[in-house]
Amino acid sequence: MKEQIISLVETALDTLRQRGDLPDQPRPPVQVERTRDKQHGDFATNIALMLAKPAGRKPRDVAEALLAALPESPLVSKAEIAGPGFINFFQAGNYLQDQLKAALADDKLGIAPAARAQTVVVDYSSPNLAKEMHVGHLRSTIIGDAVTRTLEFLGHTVVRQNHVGDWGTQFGMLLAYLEEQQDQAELSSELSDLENFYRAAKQRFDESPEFADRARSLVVMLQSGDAHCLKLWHDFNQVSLNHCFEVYQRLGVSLTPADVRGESAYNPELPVIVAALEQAGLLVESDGARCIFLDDFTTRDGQPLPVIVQKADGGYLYATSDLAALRYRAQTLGADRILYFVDQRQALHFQQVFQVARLAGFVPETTALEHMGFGTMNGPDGKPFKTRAGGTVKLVDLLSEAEDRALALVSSKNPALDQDDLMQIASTVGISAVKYADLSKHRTSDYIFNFEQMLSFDGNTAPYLLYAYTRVASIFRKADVAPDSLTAPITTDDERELALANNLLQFGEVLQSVADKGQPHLLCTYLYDLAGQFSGFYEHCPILGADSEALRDSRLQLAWLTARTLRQGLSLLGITTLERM
RNA sequence: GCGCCUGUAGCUCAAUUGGAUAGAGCAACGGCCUUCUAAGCCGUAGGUUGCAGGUUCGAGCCCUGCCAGGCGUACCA
Repeated sequence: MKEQIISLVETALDTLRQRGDLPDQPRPPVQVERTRDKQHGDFATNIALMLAKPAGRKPRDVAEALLAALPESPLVSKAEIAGPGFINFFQAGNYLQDQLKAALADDKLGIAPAARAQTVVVDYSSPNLAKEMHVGHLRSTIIGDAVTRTLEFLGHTVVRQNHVGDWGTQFGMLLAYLEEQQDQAELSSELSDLENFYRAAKQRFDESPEFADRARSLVVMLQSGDAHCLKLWHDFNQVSLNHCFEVYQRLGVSLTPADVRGESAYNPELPVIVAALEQAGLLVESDGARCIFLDDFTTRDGQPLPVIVQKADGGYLYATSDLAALRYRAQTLGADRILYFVDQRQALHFQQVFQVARLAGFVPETTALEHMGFGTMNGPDGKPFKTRAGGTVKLVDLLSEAEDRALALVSSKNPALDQDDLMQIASTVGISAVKYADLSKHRTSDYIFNFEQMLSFDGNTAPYLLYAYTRVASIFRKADVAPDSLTAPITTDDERELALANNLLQFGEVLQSVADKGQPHLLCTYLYDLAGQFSGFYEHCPILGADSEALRDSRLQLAWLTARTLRQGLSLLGITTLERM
């Protein structure tokens, strides 16, 4: 619809330019937006305002000329000038019906696949395997997953990349401790809590010089490919990865073991990367380290800031493996876009690495590199989220608490549920509340984590949306009709029906924005709005008790499309709906 | 020091990226359940968008300068 109106306006502009009513330049892109206020029609353009000055005419004059030159279209019932020179478009009523019917008849709700399907590499989650997943990994994992699902729904090819931290000096300490534990039974129980395992290893490292020496030599052996060492390392990582996948499963995150490509995968490439940088003439040696100096970056002393790719002792750094990953993703995976869902605090690192990758020719100009940074999750006091003792909060503990709280809530609201249903509903409500609370915030800003707020049934929360869905489900159970059998025309005589219908058709535009900007909160806002409009409709427009069968069937279709849109939208956020709660 | 980000109702968050009268929820106050789940709906009140200038038809958004906070800034990731 938007596109059609843009092309109508373009046609009118061409006519005016040919007649000499408008100068040939400038030619700003025609913007057509949905109006906020329906008094202003359904769509509006500000093009007359933009062209008034260069044309040396009053905005309303330009708008008038444009309106006169506007071709007729069956999609537009009326177009008029308003305010300082906006042109407002009212869409034809039958167009609305047609679109609703098309959405109902289509598995993908009438949303066409992207005109140019891209290969998009998405780097997200990427926890450090040395420790257990903690709350700091939540945002990357679920925001990345939501954007990934949205991109796939729009027809893009997505390659998930879980760039886990499976390498580094800390592994020497862990392997030394692993080696020490002869008793396998004891070992497996210790490994079941990686956090404790890490702490115990660290303690041994600090208190025993022999242990520390062994740890350091294991790092060297590991790097040189010693078989015994590699086995220990591999075993440890498997255990740690299993922890991750338990978390992913609980969270409903779509990552699989096949998506894991950790830092270590790039080890063989690191010397090659450095050699390529050398060849490109980018490398400079400084204090024994091999670096690239970029303009625009300085240290705190005002000195040029290097990107270090090889330490004075010969070791490589994360910039090096990120460069290797960039090259792999651009050249081997053939990415059109590479997205990084990584903490905002690493913005400088990505600016540097992206620039180096371009300069070195690892990534062509045609491949977009986007750091989708996010803010930190804070506790109710506004400071970084910690346990009462001040330690990091394990992700599993956070999820368990959410489920416990949800269980108490659901069982108090609906005591009639049997035990199995209760547990399952509480789990869905708890997990989705945590995810939705995060996803509904603007990605780049910090936010305050609050159990009570996210589990409330009021406001922009998962429980509110889930409840809206169950209301529709309940109607269809009661009505006992197959949604697909409904063929009555859809009428929108009530303003609430009209508002709901209009909103339903904006789903595709919203998904497009989510995919472009990597901002799932846009989808959350949309779904909340939709659920709110449905609730108003539900309260004031009787469905099963409608005055006529035709009206009942019309409203059932609106309800059904609402339910499917909610279900699809939530599913793209990685949240499953409930039939009752 | 330099760079990046943030500052919106008492609180938690939005604002179609420069558009029309800055919107929701909580908290406060007032209405609506013999009728599809009231876990809901409808309404009232609440604002000099940190401060001061500037750009233009139009600024919460862009520019400049202040104020306050957060983060980053040479061999950790």
